[in-house]
Amino acid sequence: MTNSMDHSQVEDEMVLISRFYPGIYSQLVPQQGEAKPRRRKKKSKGEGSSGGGLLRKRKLSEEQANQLEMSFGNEHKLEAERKDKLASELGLDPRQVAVWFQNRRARWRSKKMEEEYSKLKNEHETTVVEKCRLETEVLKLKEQLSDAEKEIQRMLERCDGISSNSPSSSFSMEAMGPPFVGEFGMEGFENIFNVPENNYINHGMDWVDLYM
DNA sequence: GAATAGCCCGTCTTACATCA
DNA sequence: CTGATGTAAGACGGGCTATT
Repeated sequence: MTNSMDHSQVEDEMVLISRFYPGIYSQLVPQQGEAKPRRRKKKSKGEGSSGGGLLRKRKLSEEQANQLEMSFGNEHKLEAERKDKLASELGLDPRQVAVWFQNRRARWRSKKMEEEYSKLKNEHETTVVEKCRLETEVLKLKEQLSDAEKEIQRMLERCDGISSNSPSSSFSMEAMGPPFVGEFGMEGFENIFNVPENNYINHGMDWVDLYM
């Protein structure tokens, strides 16, 4: 990025530009403290009809940029009437205003996309963590269920042994109280064991099947 | 169907800031 | 101080669509 043009070259160019683009000449005249315009290089894939390869770019003043920003804030779309009004108010070429709005819309959309992506990414991460937590919980519950089943099996075997050896035994499931609640860390599941009394034994331990 | 205008997208170019 | 590099912003060309 070197600027090899000297003052006189720049002035020659201004004259050229003023001839071809009288409407924007004022935009190209360097103002105090502002960088001088430079020649726009030729594009590799053919020249357009409007540019002619000459520079037409100049940084907008703070005031111009602010006004355009305000206008964009009110409405992203630019009707022809508003474009001309803004252009004359700001001393810009209507084409410049149109281009500014096009670029501003493009960059706004791009920013929106970035924000949306970031939001979705966060949501995804939260969901993955929650999925992990739930899977861990499922594993834990499966383990508890397996332990409970083993315990039931042990008790059934013990029951069988007692009843066959001593039919008149005083052993009764009722004596055990509510079945296993708390013993396997199943707090919170008390209600599912809230089976009508005598249902466990009187119906041949059918209650067990209810929860298998 | 041709001409025109406006928009979007991709790209080029420039201005400016930062860093080694 | 200087050159390299990155980034934001102004500008353009071409394709597409709606309107006249």
